[in-house]
Amino acid sequence: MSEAGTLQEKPGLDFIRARVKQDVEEGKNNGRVHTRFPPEPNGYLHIGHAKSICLNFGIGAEFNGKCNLRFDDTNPAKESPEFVRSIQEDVRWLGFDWEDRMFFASDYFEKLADFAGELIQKGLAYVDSLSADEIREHRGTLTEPGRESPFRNRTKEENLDLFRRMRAGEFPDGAHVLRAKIDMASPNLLMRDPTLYRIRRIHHHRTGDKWCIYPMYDFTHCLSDAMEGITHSVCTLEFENNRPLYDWVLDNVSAPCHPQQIEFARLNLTRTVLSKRKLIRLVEGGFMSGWDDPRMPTLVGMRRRGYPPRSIRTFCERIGIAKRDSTVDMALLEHCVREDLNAWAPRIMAVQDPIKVTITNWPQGKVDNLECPFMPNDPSAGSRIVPFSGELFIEREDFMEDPPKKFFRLAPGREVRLRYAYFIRCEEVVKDPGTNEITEILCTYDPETRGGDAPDGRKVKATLHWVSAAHALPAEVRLYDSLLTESGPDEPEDFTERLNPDSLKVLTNCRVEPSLKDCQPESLCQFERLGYYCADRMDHEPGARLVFNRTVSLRDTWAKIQKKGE
RNA sequence: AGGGGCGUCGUCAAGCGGUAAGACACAGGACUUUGGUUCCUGCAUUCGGAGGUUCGAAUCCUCCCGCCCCUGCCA
Repeated sequence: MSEAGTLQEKPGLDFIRARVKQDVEEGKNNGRVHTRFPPEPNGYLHIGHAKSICLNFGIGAEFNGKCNLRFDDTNPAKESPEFVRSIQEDVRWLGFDWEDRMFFASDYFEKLADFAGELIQKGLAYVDSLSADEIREHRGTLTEPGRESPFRNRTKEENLDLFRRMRAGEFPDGAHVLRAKIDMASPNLLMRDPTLYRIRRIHHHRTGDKWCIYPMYDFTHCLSDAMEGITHSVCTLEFENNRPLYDWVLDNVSAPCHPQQIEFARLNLTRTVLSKRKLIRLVEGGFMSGWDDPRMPTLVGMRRRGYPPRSIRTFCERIGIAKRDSTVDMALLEHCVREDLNAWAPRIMAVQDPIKVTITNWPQGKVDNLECPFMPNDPSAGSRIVPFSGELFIEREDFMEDPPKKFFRLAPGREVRLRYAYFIRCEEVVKDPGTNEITEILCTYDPETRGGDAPDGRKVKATLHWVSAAHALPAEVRLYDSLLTESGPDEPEDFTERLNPDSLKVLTNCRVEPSLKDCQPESLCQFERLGYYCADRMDHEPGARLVFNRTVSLRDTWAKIQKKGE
């Protein structure tokens, strides 16, 4: 991606980039641009984080700057090394590189404590010995001012001593907190003497038991930014109320610099959930198989589903950056996935719901090895051999005994093309006498149509995919649909009531062409006429057990026509 | 209710006083050995509402309405 020069030419630079560009032009920070992506390691990254990652790393790259990865690990009760590991893996998978700039807020604990000391020294912070409940009572309400704590006017010396002893572990959890001395009457509740430090005897995943006091977000984040030389601290809208506090801390301490916080609207997507709380509920409640369940909007989930990282980046570019609350249509994400896959995913044939077709005039025992291109529109992509024989499987829904007007696939007496193979004509239908279910379709083929064209120029209205019964490989296919059903006017208070009962369908009787025998986990291809599929990362075993996840279906005009007919 | 934000097509989103970009979705049509892809065409006389300023307003002013965020020793 190249530089601001390119950016100037495209209209509609988002408001954050416009601001960064202006800062660079005005020589602010000597033209330096430095951003950061600051996740708390308390969960897996999801597509909403991807928006932030693309924004922060994107700005870094576009303005010839840098972007750090920083773990905001100030609350050991919720954080763990598993999340630290997964976050790194996901950011890399998405396609971004923090080079040697991976940091942890916990690395700054010592310096942070020094800054706290500075605030106390200046009379701008004090140790409060009120209980949590009492502090809440003193805070006031949205319309009434708060009341000052009786401990608010302790001397510097006393505060310094108390804070030292808090750190030394002389007090039980919750006995005291360190608070900023700002304004208990501020209309912004965050400015009513916010808590800076609390006592918590919890083992920290990186600092172990070294600390029993932990700094709060508002104190930690701005100073971490400043210590890393961040120029633009980009975060989501709900932190807008925190900005005055962000600035207050940096203004009242000898911070190395003063980054600019800028807020943008977080991503919402239709038919899924993006809040960490709800995602945890899905996993811990057993609604999903894990954080990487292909139905999850997590990056590991999308990876397992088969979404190419580039398509996620494209999506993040297309949705734009703004300040208004918005909910992006899932169809746009799926469009980006299809657009990416369409360009390169090799085409192969697989039958999800097989029904047997016997070619009655096919020479006994003959096998015709047909050469089929991986990309019909691009011969340079190569080809593979697909065996054709007298016993085949086609898709059950590609045959109708009594077809409606607009159905132009196989039906009694009708001729269709089998892709890259022959024209076949349905002569007879065999049914189970008990259930009356169709068990087999008897067809004849035209030997003159090998490859799929009739020398006499006659046309067929449909081309079907197929596999040879004797050569095809059994496979499991997992079909996914949206996590939630479409939202209606009456939203349930519990979102799990809106979970889509059809979000997963497992098909165990599928057949795929033999060329897929040794395909590797995570490899992607298009099953012609069906969709894009990804060999499952976890369960697929090359040569042994074939398991495919449907990444996204193809656009299905026929389904639309059917729906209209209903 | 106090404070902080936001309201442009069904959904995102440009626009920054000169007469409503683009994308997705949707609807037609062409092409097609994937009812796929591709390609055409259509899709906001109007910018939450009402006034006002101006030759001219989505853009400026006033008032009103709606939605989101804030009363964790979470981030």
